[in-house]
Amino acid sequence: MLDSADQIGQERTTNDGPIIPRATDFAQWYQDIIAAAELVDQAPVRGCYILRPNGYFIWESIQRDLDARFKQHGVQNAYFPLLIPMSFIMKEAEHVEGFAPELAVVTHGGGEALEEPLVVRPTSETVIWSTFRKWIRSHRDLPLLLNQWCNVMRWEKRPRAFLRTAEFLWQEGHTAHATAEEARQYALENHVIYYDFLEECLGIGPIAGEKPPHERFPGAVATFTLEPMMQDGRALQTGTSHDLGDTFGRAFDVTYQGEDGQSHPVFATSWGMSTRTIGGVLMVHGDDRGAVFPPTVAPVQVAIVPVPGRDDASTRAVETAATDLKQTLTKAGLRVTVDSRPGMRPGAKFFHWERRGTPLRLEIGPRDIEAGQVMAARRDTGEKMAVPLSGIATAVQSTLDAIQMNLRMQAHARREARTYTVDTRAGIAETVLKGYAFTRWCESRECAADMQAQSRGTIRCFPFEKHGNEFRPIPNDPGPCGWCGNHATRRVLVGRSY
RNA sequence: CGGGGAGUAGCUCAGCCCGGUAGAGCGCCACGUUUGGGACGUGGAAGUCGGAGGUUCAAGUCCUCUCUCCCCGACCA
Repeated sequence: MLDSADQIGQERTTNDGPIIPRATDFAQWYQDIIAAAELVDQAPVRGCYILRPNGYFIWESIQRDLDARFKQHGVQNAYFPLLIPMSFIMKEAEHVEGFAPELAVVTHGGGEALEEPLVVRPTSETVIWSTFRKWIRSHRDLPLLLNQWCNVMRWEKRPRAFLRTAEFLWQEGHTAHATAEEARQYALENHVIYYDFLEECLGIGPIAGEKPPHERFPGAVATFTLEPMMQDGRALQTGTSHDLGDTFGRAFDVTYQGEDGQSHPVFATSWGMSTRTIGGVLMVHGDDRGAVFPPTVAPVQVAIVPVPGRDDASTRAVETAATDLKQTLTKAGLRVTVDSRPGMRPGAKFFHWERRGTPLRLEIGPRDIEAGQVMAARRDTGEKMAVPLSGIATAVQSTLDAIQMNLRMQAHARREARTYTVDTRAGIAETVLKGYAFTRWCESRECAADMQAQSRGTIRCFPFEKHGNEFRPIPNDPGPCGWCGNHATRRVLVGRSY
């Protein structure tokens, strides 16, 4: 009898088409590895994607890890409705302007035209703050720290699997605070949570920083962003934390009574991380053989491939050994599957598990049983080595740890190697094609627009550096703007983005 | 939303210019031989040609509209 772990990734029909190398066509490669790993399928509606079991598992892994981190900071989960009255969205001017073009609107229900159209939430600040108005009375009600795991919809003009989809899954955190300072501090605190998560769980090595004003979330007074570098040198904004000031508190007339007996405005943060992050994992870790998943999120961490013997007896012995091995590793808390599909040669199975990014493959055949070992093949390095069966669980666990660490280090090294300090127009234009440009910027919006028009590079952020458990802006470095030559006080990160 | 490319079997595609019986490879199913890096033989199943309308004795092929996917850009996070 098969248990669920045995069925993961062993669909009866598979995609084993070719994978275009990254260097040949990065966009095509991205689609190829998504197909190879069977992460999504096409949906009948434009821009919407079906998350297949493998793709959804990655998301569940992300949820599990991230949710625990939020809860350690005292955040509680809640759930607000999918549909929001149109008038709510209209209450905050910048917010409307930012989201109006990408709203999906429900105009009919129960066979009749609705009196007021409902929007499918693009984000939930408005409905949440309309509710906070009822929940917040006293300074004793603050801070209020909520999060919800849900779907949102933004009518995207140019969809791409995971990176930009009309409907996507995410978490959105919403907090309310008594002072502007507290709200700012919480936004930064969450920025650190995201950063640590991307490093420790996904190993995708982001640059942390603050967005320039023209790149802020509609309605925010500050937006903090994480910008990991993909293997083609482009940036993927992943996980933003917003200091919303009292924008939404004012728009929804939320106040609290302080210890002084007076009425005070309420300050807000919001922060979100979405299924887009999965696209980041793929584009940071994948290689020309297929997807490569860090052990933390891989649907299957260890794939055991039995190699049949020359006769029935030895083949049965191999099967038994494979099952025992699986049991040992499962007991140690690992996600393990035995690929016992009949009529398929071992080589085809190796190929299969490689394409879908399984971190470690264990081969066990008659020769191994005789030697009391298995052959282990690492997905990240391709390295193949014999591992004794005694103490196998410990050895496998430490190999998985090594893979996790290696992926993280590789991503880090790649980003460092492709970040260039430049001080000229030509330097920016040139480096932005292969990675990040670290350059001075005058902080004029017109200059940024010109830079984008001429070089396709955008201001990703004012970078931070980490001191212990908090971020601080990097030191100022006054000089001429790398693009227009006007005075600049500090350096920014410039890159092409997804 | 502007520009370009494409939708034919599960996948990759040929057939369209020049209308006349729906094709190939891989995959899938059955049986057998195989099995340490994508196995082979024999037999078999499988497509209202993205959808709607039109022209025609006859449309995968010609015309019109439409939907979807991919790429480059604009917008956005």
